[in-house]
Amino acid sequence: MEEKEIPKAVISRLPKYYRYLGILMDEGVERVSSADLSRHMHATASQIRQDLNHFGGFGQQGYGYNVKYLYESIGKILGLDRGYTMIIVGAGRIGMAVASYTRFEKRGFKVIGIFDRRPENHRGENAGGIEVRGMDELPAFLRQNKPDIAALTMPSEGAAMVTPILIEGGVKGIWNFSHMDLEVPEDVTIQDVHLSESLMELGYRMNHPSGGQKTSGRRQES
Amino acid sequence: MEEKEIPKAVISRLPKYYRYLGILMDEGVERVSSADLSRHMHATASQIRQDLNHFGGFGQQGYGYNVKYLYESIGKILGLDRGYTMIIVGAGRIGMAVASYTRFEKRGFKVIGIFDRRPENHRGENAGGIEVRGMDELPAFLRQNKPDIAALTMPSEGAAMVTPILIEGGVKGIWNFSHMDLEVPEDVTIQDVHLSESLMELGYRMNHPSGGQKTSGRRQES
DNA sequence: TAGATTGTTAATCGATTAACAATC
DNA sequence: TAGATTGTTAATCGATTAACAATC
Repeated sequence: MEEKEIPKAVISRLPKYYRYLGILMDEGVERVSSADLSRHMHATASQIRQDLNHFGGFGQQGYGYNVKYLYESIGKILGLDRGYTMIIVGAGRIGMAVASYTRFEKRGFKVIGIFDRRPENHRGENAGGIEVRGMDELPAFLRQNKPDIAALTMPSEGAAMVTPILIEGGVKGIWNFSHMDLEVPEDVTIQDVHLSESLMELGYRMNHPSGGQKTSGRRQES
Repeated sequence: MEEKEIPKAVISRLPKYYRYLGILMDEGVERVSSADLSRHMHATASQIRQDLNHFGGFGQQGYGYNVKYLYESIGKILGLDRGYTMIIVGAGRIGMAVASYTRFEKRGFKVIGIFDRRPENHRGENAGGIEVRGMDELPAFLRQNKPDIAALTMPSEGAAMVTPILIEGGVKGIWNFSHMDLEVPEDVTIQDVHLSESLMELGYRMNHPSGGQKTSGRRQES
């Protein structure tokens, strides 16, 4: 299904398409044109057609796109049908937030373990029904359960220390909430979530209004 | 201080420069060249010089950049010296994580209020020492305290309902953790943090290794 | 068939990299 | 001064938009 090489910009838009198509499906909408989509997402119809065509023709001339088919196709492209397993390393507030966020599971990301330096602080806490384990159990857990992904929700220093253990244990994707830029081998994928950088960017943009905002209030109808 | 029109791509890199320069400062490093910076950030020296020059010349030929001066200059460009006030709407796990994240305050973002539909569930919780208030108190609080920013950490439906209240109350920036794309007037800035989209992107990238990863393991020394 | 809308090529725009003269 | 490294212009690359023929 994968063609040559998909531009980064396209990939980062796929989840947004997926989310919006999910909403349309829930509303019972059966077909949608690139022009319809462009109205509700912040993109031109041309860009949407261009984007989707990187993966082959999902649409039909004169008709548009079948919502359900497109939704499922994008889901497959994103690999949501693969059933990833994920652990969370760091049971602080962000870690617990990720853990209890059940929607991830619906999207094919299943949390199978949570680890913390001080598991005794979390006895009896309900994080999606999963018990918080001690960090010392991590290596054995990795060997036995081979999780695909680790969400790193610890302070920077801890994150840098844990990373080699995760890699040694075969983790192939790291969802990094720490402030550290992790250095990993080629076959490990890092996805950074730098919240304070996001907030600083907001601060900047508030003071420097530009013609076209990332998410603007404009919207033409029909 | 602001020149013509700074490219979006540059803006989104500023917080990263800022963070890295902060580390260098803590290490006591006094000067740094664009080549040094390029080695540790994932960018070419040329890009770094190009980026910084949008704001005027911070460097000196034959010497490089003064770390402290550059750090402070970028801080000013980002407006971190303005002392933003922020409220948090939604005292779920993510909301409380944001609330208790004291580093924001050091960066000039001060949390002055937390609101939740059910404040009674949060009696006695310590979120950076701020009490969780009921949603009914929000309009009056906005009038009195005029916060600059609201972090929206509620489920989508709630977020869409609260947004008009925030705008009516004079909030100029919304840090949006909900899954909704909010529609706001031109003078209000939205910064989205879509965690599940980030996770889906990770899933995709794990299965489609590309030559140049966003954060790769490569790094040449000197 | 006529109308609608895609798929796809070409044109434009923006961002990154390369190169080098200016200058500390 | 000689060496280093910026500031800045030019060249390349990539992403977006426009246009339209193909086709349902």
